[in-house]
Amino acid sequence: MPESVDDLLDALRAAGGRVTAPRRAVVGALVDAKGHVTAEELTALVRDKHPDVAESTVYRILDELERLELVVHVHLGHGPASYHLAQTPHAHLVCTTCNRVVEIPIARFARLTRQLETDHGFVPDYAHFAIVGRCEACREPARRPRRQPR
Amino acid sequence: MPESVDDLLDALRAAGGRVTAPRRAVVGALVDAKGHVTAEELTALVRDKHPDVAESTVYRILDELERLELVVHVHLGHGPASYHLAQTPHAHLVCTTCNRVVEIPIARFARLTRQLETDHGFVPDYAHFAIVGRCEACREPARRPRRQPR
DNA sequence: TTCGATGCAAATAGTTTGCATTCTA
DNA sequence: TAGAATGCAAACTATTTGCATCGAA
Repeated sequence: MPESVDDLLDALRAAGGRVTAPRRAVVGALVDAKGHVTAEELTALVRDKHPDVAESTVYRILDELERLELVVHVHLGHGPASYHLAQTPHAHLVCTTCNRVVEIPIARFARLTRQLETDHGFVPDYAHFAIVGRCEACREPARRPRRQPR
Repeated sequence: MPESVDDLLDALRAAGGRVTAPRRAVVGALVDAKGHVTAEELTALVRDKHPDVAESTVYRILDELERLELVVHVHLGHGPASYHLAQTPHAHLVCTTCNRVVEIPIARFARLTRQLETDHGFVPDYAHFAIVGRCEACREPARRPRRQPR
């Protein structure tokens, strides 16, 4: 599973693609971010050094990286999709109040998965759409919910 | 749990609202539809009889009905949200290939819910965001996936 | 020197909002 | 007849696309 900037750029090249300044910058930002970033956030990171990279270019680079299965995107609820490097697949718990995201191993869902498959022939894809709900801090009546801007 | 057109209109009136032709039509269409409908689908249904009801009006009526907890909306994946009358809360399994939706009782998730709460203090809200995956028919290698237009 | 990648602008989908007008209560 | 609800157009957010230009190989 390639995770360094050079590995990722090599993979792009190996797929017949070209290594350009925007691609270097997007891949670099993605590796540095080490987590979930939206296309908009990624564009902002890239523009620190390369102010005129277009957001559509960032989308296109992300699409290409996804096609090569180097990057994955998740829908964390309302709002834009988040992208991250393709690691071992994991599910996302998203708090609808504070927007915090917790990653949890798919293995935790083994029982439910078995049940859904047995009862409904349905194989869930936990990695691509989050499970939304409320986290501990935001349910605590005592503590104030730590609401975060979107 | 009010589910007849008159009950719903009464509830709107009781909340200080007014009963208008668009409201009658939207509530009627929602009751007739007996399932998940998008705002666009609902608008089309309403326009059979009342051709100049604006889609923004449908959204506003749906918002008001949700505020009164008479209607609920679900995000079934990509694409528009779906609305339905507020019945006993249920989760939605959505096939990413054929877009078919299966409703299943939240009770099925009891174990997972307990686990997520114990391990992460997280209380999932299965009713508001679907669980996506692939249904039996679409995984069958023999049968052709029955892909449906969006 | 070719053709893949980019920047820019415009298109798209889904939803929301501002405002003048309509119509219920 | 007050003010809630509506229609219409425009704004908005997230994303995609067309096209002329640029630049990596």
